[in-house]
This record gives sequence, structure tokens and C-alpha cells, in this order.
Amino acid sequence: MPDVKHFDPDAVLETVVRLFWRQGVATTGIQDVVTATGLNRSSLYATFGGKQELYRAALRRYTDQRSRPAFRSLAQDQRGLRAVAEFFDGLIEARCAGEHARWGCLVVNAHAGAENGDPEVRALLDQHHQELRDAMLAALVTAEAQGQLAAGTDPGAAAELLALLAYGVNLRSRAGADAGSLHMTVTAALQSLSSRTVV
Amino acid sequence: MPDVKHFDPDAVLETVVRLFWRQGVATTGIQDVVTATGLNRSSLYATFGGKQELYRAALRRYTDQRSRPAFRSLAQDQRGLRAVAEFFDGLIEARCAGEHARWGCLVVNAHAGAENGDPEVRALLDQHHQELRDAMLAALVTAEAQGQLAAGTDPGAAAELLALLAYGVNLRSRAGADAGSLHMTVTAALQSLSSRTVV
DNA sequence: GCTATCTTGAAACGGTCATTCCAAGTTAGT
DNA sequence: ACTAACTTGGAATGACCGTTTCAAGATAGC
Repeated sequence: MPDVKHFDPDAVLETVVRLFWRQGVATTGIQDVVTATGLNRSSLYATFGGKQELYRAALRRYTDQRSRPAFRSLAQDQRGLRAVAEFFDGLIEARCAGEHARWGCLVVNAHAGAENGDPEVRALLDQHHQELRDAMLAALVTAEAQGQLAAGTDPGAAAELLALLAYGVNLRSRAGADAGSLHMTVTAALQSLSSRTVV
Repeated sequence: MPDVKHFDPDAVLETVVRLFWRQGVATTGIQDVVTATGLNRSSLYATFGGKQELYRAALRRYTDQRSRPAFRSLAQDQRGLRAVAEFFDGLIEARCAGEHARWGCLVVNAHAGAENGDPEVRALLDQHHQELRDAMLAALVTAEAQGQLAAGTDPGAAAELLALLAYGVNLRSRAGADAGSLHMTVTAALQSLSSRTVV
């Protein structure tokens, strides 16, 4: 009986993700969203609710579609430190060149804003961090089993270290950090964790 | 002949720093500044100019009064890796407890916002990064001279690594990261850089 | 005490913010 | 074709944004 939506909510949300990602939440107005998506306020509010709910939905979509797949392939990669190195290679490439260059990471950016006061947002940040750390841990456990880790290295602590390093890469890339310098830094980190038999 | 200011611009700026630091720039209105400082719009604009100039001044004050002194004492500390460890200890303590707990770092937060589009802000971020890296480097060169670094460790790359780690600590602490976990991570990082003769 | 020069208080500026409302339009089942 | 249920366009909401303006007040040198 009812009328049906004249747009694809998923495509709209993807547009919103990119808006918040590039410009930040606080500096992006509902008018920007209306202009970029082409739909009007009524449809926007009826579909997603207000701005904060829209931001939460964007954050969820970002982690679902971008973060988690990358974490999954890292966790499943059986090559140990090589897997970690390639994860960072892809990250740096995506952050410094191409369509999303200098956008950083939506989740990392969210840490710095005032929007992390929202408990639901905070929970998403924590979940994202845990998933990143766990993926690193899986790769490091594999590396350890293959004798790639330096003696006495705690995979758990090293996983947390690499996760924080990823935050740093995301942050600095947004301010224009040089890709070569970031690559060098990651290489140094991995070398410091590795037994010197592999490099 | 003229009248003289009825307030201390330096004290006002310190109040503004804390406002921007805690709440973020985008979410802090001029009205918030007026309320927090007690002075009115005329005096505010006559003394500091508009909001963007006020923010730039706050950033300069933050780096002058908070970042740079910490960097200086790190660079001058002759104990090598121990100096680095204490730098991070102080950082984590300041970020997770006390008056500024969960505020993160004003400069790190600035990376994520839209305000880094301002060339002058961008320059401040780059300068801050360089000073942090240089301080780390000085400590690491000292460590190397004392045989504290693992063979084959490049102090320059390691300095950059530790700088990025500091960004990660600042970011995650703002989202409520546990101090103990951060300490553990820093310890793991330093251990991975150290020759196993010292711990 | 007068004056030149600055500061201060308070109101007002146009613009943009997120959100709401409602009449008109569209659809699917009867 | 009629209707119930929903969507859409577009205007309107009041609140707040950063900034400007200007008359009144305060100060230091004469």
C-alpha cells in the first residue's frame, strides 16, 4: 500500500561516509549532506534520524565495509610478519594516494573529536581497536610459530604496539606525511620485532 | 593616554587552550570562550582577532608551554632508553589521570579536524612533529652511544617510530584507553629496540 | 580638568545550524 | 478508481554561529 523509497539508502550512506570522512563531522552540515546526496531533508530524517544517528550509521558502515575486511585478510594471512608488512603497505598507499588521500581514517579521526562523548560511538571505537589488535595478534602468533619473532617478544604487547602505530600512520597521513617516511618507520618497527634470521 | 586592558591576555589564552583542548575547536563557540574567560566579544576580537587566529594562538601557546618543555627535557636526558621510558610514563600519566585526563593532546587532535586545512596550522603540526622526532632522536643517539640499542637499529627510523607511538597513545587515551595497557605497549616497544644486555 | 586613545558593554548583524511540519505526490492492495 | 500508507518537496522553525558596530567608560599625559 505505501509508497516506496525513491533512492538507495545504502548508496546515500556511502556518500555520507565520504563526507564525514573527508571534512569531519562537526564541519559537515545537514545542508552538505542534502546537496551531496540529492535527497531532501524529509527523506533523510525519515530514513536515518538526526545527524548523530546518521554519523553512527556512517561509522558502522565504515568499519563494516572498510576496516573489518582489511583486518580479516590480515588475520587470515599465514605469512607472519610479511602479512603485517603488506597490511601497512596497503594502509599507507590508501592514506597517501588515490581517491581518499589525506583523509586519514574515519574511526581514528573520531577519537579526536567531541563526538566520542556519545557512548555508542565510544563503543564502536573500542570495538574497532580490539578488532585491529586481534588481527595483528593473529598475524604475530603465526609469525612466532614460524620463528620470525625475536626471542622474548610478547605477541600481545607487540600487537598493541602495531595497532598504535597504525593510528599514528593514519593521523600523520592526514596532515600530509610523506609515504616514504611512513614506510620506513613501519619497516623499522617490524625489523625490531623480528628475529634477525628473517628480514 | 589610552585606557589599558582590564585583563591578562596570557591567562585568557590559557583558558582558551583548555577549552579547545577538551571540547575541540569546532564544538567550541565564541560564546563558550566569552563565558569561560569572563571578558566580552569586543575585548576578545580586539586582542586576538577572530576564532581562527585565536585557535592558532592557542596552538602556539600549547606547544610553547607544554610540548616543547617536555621535548627539551627528553632531548637533554643522558640516560638513553630510560629517558624515553620516563617521557612516555609522564605522557601516559598526564593523559589518563589528573586535571587533563582523557583530553588527549591538542596538537594530535588538530590532525584529525578540518582546521588542518589552514596552512599556518599545518605548519605548526609539522613543526611539532619534527621537534618530537628530534627529541626522540637525541635520546636514541645517546642510547646508542651507551650500547643500549640492538645491533642494526637505525636511530632515525626508531625515533620516528616512537613519535608515531606517542600519537597513538594520545589518541587512544582520549577514548579512554587503560593506562596499564599503554604502559605495557611502550615497554614492549622499548624492549624491541634495546640490546638484550639492558632491559 | 581636559583631551586623545584605547577598552568595554551590549545590542544587532546576516548567515547557517539541526530539526519539524504539512500539503502534494506516489504506490500497492482492494 | 478508490483508499490507506508512505515518501517527497519546500518552506518555516527557533536557536546559535562568528563577527561588527557604537555609545559609554576608563586611563595617562598635558
